[in-house]
Amino acid sequence: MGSEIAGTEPRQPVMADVAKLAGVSHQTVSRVLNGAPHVRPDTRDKVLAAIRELDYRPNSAARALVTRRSQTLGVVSFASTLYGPASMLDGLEQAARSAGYFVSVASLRSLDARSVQEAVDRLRDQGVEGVAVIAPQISAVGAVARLSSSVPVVAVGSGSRSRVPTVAVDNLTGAAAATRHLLDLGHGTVHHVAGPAGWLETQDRLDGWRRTLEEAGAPVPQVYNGDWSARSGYEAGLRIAADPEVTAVFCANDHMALGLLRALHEAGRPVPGAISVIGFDDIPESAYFTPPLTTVRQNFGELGRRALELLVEELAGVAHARSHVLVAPEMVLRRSTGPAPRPA
Amino acid sequence: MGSEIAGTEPRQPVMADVAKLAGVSHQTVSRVLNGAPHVRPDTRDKVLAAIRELDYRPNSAARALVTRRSQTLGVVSFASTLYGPASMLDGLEQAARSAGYFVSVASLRSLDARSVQEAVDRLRDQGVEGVAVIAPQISAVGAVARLSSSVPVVAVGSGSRSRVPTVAVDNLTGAAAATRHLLDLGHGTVHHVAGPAGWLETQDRLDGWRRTLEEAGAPVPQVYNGDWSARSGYEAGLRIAADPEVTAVFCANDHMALGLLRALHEAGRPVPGAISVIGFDDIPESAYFTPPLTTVRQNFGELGRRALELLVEELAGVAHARSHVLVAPEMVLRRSTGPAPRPA
DNA sequence: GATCGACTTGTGAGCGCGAACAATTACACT
DNA sequence: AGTGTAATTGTTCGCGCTCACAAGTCGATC
Repeated sequence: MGSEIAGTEPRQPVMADVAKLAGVSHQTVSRVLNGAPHVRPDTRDKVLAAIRELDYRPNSAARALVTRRSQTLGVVSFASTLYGPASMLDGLEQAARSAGYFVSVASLRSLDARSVQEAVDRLRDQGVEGVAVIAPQISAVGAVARLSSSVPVVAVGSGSRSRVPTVAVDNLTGAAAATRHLLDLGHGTVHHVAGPAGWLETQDRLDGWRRTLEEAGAPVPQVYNGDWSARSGYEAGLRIAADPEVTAVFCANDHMALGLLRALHEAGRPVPGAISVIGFDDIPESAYFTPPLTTVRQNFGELGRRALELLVEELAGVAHARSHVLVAPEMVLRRSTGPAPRPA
Repeated sequence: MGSEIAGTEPRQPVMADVAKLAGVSHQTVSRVLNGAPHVRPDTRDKVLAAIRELDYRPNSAARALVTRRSQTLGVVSFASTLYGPASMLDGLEQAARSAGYFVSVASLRSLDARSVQEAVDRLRDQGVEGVAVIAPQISAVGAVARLSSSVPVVAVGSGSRSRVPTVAVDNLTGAAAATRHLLDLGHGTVHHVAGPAGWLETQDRLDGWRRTLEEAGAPVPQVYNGDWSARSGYEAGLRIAADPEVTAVFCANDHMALGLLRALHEAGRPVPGAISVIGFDDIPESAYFTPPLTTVRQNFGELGRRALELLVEELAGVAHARSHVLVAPEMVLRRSTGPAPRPA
């Protein structure tokens, strides 16, 4: 590495090179690049021509150093292979790009406070201007709140309990609608396959379900606990199939509903003939389950987009409105739900 | 903005602040930060203490400016809400992090050459040191190859036709295994629901299927074209169900297989009683389809990890081995395939 | 006890860019 | 022509950091 050949070293062109070629000062080049006013059109053209000729590209590090802006937003993501998180990430990225930001991701394996903290720190060390956290676990909320002082942070898909601005689907309302739908169909009560403990979605959907049952004066049965996976839905389904009392089940997500359908099918319990099943999420596949799944649609992509808008607003210094944006979910009726069977 | 109050402005601490507090020069701080040798232990301790006290964080832009290294890798991703791409992205990110890199993503809406080019340019403008492209379309390969001169690029999940280093599942072998499995079960031939035109996976799986059929002397039936979605599988299924000749179908991915199963179910064609179905991917849900799906597993996460290793090697200047890493897929036998039905 | 070598620390410069300010030019109206 | 104002361009500085080099410190060796 020591000895430099004294020849023409083909190094990346810098602004000074462009300036020299165009016969102007580097500042004029900078002005053209940044669209500053008061640059004569023909000067601009000369500069642009020089830029093209050299294939000059501004050095983002240098720019970031002096402007103190990295043009980068961080996204902390969890379980990003699941449909929901992946879609949110996607929406976030699209929106960030059109807002002129880069997106740097840090995906987590676990959602304990330390991991979240580490991820956000990492992102901050990289110089991100703001962070969006796809962190639907209760344990993450505390960690998220702690660092909001340093860079703006928004949470996506988390419940509304967070102290940081949040964009989320109204899980309470969605769960209530699902439960009510089954009740209205004549079912005496609705069983519930919940998500894993510690998730805000789990809690909110549970609450929405329970509250609706209570308001309707229906008994609140024992909850089945799952972990979002089809496998866990299947396992819950094994027990549900064995219980002749059950006629309606609200699953906290579509994947678990899939497992449940599978178990019911194996047990010879027709859906919706014997048991009605409703899911949550409306993943693209659920229309093709056997039977097609009635579910509650969340528009994850929009969630991501809205979250990014919120973040950008915060960056722009818009009044820290402690905003909690709640996106209304939408029921999608398909064939897995039907009237309660005649009592035997 | 004009008037600065002459008071103590609470600005981010910089290296000089740490140096002053620790009573050393900024260079010594730098040395501690970068683990340079020849720093006396107690000096190091003083510096570390000062860093902690001020909660100092190095400015990455300044560092990047002088070292000419951004510690950032770019990932160009397409259809990143699908399970495969999302998993690859996830694997990539994990591996990047443990290799000490940040990950900046650019997800595409379309995979035409211009979009890919734009995305990579964008990433490069941001100063990424290398790029991994999750770009399984043939059209993208050209675009990718074009820019390999500027920053190292690897392709993930693409077929092996690319001119850039690639990590991919051996689709040919996987498709051949799937087809052979059905043939071995006694089916006279195997029909195929292919992915959308233009995808490398589509092509390779098609080739593997066709070749196996030809080698076995089996007729090569008309291909059904899908677009990876369950919907398209369903539509293919409608036509397949109407064709009494069909006894075995190889779907180019699990989602389409799901749609196909749905259509067959609706048409009263038992699986695998009347028709055997095999998928490709082994998404987590496929074990819970009705019936559970026999499929060919790709380990997407590993793909991402391997790709990142390759990229890091290139960055480290390891011999540009034009490497095409092929990961062997694995057949997962479940209940959607069985012996050919007795000819009527 | 002077010299050599290792260790340890400090000084200066400059990465590439944009901000502030200075300088120059063009144009309007007296 | 004379003054003022706006438009246009250039100069200098410094963002926060690492690198190259200089300089000091210490002990061991002859």
